[in-house]
Amino acid sequence: MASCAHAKEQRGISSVGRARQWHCRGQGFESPILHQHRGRSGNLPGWPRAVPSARGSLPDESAGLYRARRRYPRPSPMTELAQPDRLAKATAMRQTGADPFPARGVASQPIAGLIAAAGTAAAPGPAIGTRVTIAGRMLMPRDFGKLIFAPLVDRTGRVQVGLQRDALPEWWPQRKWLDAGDLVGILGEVGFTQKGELTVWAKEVRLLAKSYAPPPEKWHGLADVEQRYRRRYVDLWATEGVMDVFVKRSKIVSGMRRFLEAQGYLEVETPTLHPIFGGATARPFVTHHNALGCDFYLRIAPELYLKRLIVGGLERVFEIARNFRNEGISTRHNPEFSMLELYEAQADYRRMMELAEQMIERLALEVNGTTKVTFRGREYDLKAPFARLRYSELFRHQNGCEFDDQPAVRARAAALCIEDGGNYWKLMNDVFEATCEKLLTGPVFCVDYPVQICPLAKSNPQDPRLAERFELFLDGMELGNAFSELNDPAEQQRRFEEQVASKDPEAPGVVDIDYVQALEYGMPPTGGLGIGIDRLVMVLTGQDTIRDVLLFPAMRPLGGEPASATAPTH
RNA sequence: GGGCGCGUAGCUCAGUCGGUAGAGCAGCUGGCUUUUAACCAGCUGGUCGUAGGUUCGAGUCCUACCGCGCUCACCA
Repeated sequence: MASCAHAKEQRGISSVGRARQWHCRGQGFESPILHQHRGRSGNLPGWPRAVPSARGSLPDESAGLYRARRRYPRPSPMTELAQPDRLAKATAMRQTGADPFPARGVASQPIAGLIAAAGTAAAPGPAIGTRVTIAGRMLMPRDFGKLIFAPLVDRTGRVQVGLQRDALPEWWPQRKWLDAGDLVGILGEVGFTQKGELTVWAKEVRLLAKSYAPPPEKWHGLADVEQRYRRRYVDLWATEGVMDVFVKRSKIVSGMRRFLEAQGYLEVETPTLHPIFGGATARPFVTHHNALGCDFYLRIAPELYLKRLIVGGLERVFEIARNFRNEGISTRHNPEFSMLELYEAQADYRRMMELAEQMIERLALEVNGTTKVTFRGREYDLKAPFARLRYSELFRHQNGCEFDDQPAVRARAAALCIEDGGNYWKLMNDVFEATCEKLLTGPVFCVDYPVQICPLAKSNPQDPRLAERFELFLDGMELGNAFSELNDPAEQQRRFEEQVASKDPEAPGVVDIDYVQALEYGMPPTGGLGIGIDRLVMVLTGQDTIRDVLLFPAMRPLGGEPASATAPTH
């Protein structure tokens, strides 16, 4: 495990290193020892002569060639998205020796850093500033004949570039090959326009990759929600704020790791393919293993494997697990979703409460700089500690009866038009959800659930009707679920057998004997906590729907033929 | 699965009472060195989601289907 985590860390470091190396890449750098060029940041080297065609004779010929191309259909087999005009421009470039998809990038620096540095710069006006190299996607060019303005976006931000004929005599004829959406590198000087806008005045321009598909309409952007999700690779740069949400999501997840590792937790990875599904109540996806000749379930929760590791003595473990549930899709549900689950030996659900509120407060501060969040139009404060409300007291307050007063609860359910499916505890919980969840705006811990609806939790020694369990709510949405884990193997086996006997399609068909046997070896008193990462990200980024915090939310496949129900056999 | 809504040019959308399809943006041509959705002039671009039906005539009315969104139910 330790070596695994170490390897992960090394990968992280090397990717940062890669980012720094960009500035020594470029056409013409033949030396394999690229790294030696690193660090001369004060005086970035100019680019080598971009293309042979820059020597002149280009304008008229290339324009004629381009016009000729227009008469033909698509020059190559591409999808309907590729614009003939753009394909023709690439062809024209190639015929003059220029490469629309050069092999090397340029040595760029993040735009955000440039903006931050310019924040303290001199007053507006033509200014000779620092030389910078930036790279990104060029959008919305505005052509004035001898001057072109266009925004350039990279991962960190957006800045305007100014392209002037007199400053770019060699490149200028190639401007006709440039389209909105192209990826370009700019070597230029930081300055301002007459209107005072920060601008990088280009000294050199290089096309880094041609964009054959046109970017979305410049004012409305990607207005079609479906297109935003299906083509997230466009949405990320075409829709304001989208990039930021996913950068924050990444920071939230790494913040979780840091927080837990600082407390001595070990990150582990447990199977996604389960022979028996468990750890939650949900319909699973089924898949098939050819060599073993048996079916597997995609996990609905990592819980039972993580608790096996507590039996194994790892004591504090967590997993950032992708779970799969074969159920409906909504603003809060995706068929695959991410969950943080953690287990701590010698802890109980009270310790889990403290851990949860401290972690969430910390994450809010890390990504937003404040514990205040606005979610679905309401403001919440994620400052710890969160409120605690007892399930039983909430129930009594809202319904005027005890949760285990069966006749009174049945009558109440009937009054609320809640259908009685025969299972009293399910009915009671339906009454609770109908009458109490709307009060759980939060952030709030709802604590001490009736033991009958907590198959994996320990009962409370003071009141055996209750389980040591809490759920964390915000805006009526469940964010987390935790309990003092049941570690009595006989009791666990009994509850499993009850589940199997229920014939519920959401219950496994067989008892997970191996898990019971793990408990027979002895599991210490343990607290366990699960937090829905997608939902937490929704709250911390102010997004109303889960789809807006998933890079690629589940969508019905396009095209007439529905995917085959059977797995391919190879 | 139920209810409501939408589908017209590459994009965003108009399209009246059923009478041969419109705008802006994008693209192309020309002009323009300080724009912020730049602007000006010209040009190109559509099997109106699909299939039937009613009609002399359907983008428009009817039916079915496909796709998407919202919403309800189940779930975290």
